[in-house]
Amino acid sequence: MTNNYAPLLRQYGFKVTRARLKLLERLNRATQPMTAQELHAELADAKMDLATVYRSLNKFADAGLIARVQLGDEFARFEFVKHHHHHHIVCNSCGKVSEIELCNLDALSSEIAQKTGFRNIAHHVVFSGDCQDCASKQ
Amino acid sequence: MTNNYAPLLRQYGFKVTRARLKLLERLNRATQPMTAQELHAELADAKMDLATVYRSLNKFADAGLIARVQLGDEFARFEFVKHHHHHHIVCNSCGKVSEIELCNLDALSSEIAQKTGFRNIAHHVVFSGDCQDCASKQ
DNA sequence: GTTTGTGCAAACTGTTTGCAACTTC
DNA sequence: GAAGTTGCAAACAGTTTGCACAAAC
Repeated sequence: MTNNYAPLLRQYGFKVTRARLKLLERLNRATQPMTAQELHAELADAKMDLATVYRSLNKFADAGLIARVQLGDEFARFEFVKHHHHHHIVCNSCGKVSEIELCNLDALSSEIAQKTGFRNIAHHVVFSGDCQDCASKQ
Repeated sequence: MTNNYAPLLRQYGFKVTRARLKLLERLNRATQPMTAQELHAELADAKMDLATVYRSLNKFADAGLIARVQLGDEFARFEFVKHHHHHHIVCNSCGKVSEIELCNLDALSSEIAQKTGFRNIAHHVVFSGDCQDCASKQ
């Protein structure tokens, strides 16, 4: 992966600022979706305001540069947009989030469309369970 | 369905109060999950405080008498516990919520368990789309 | 009469917004 | 220098909580 996000920002019509470069750089290193507050805390050195974090993340998400992810708690999370369809699984115990590449909901969606008359059906799925590490500790 | 919720409340160890009877009665008539604020607004005659609504709903949900439902927005919704597994589909345009009885995620869950090592995998699914009424109006 | 529930107001949490100062282009 | 971005403080929305009073058992 590149470590220079200036071209990416320009491509989306955003001005290039230190805050945004830091945000994208951190998000790109993330192994799981992050909340605005986590990003703000981790980038404390950069002394950017929490409002700036929210504003940038929202702009990026609206533009499709990153994706908003809702994992069932009260936080909005963000992750770099992957080009493949995927879901997440959250550990009940440690909260770790992993990606799930499998998905068999398209057939189900057609069936639902047929039975309910809904069109353009999208789905939002979050799995949860006990991750291997936590399960073995019990 | 019964229209006397006093025995149900006693069975769960709750005191029987006017507010709780009204809440359960309204929830039981609901055709879709309701938010605390909707319930509060609809039961305005009963002049119960919003805090009371929240406290009762939370107690009921913790006890398993009703279920908390998260539909992807900022509201917690509640519905009577049904004994069958089901999901919801929300209309993008009018917000109407319908129940979906179909679900083919158990096979997928086993596959995920095998690949990721997670145990006791649960899933939370929300479908969304354009409902028949809204689609035909466009 | 002890336990539990209620109303009211105040607090709390995640997020958004108005505005003046400052960067970016 | 015009347009877009930032920091700060204040506002906002949904929800929770402390406390004195009241109802349920």
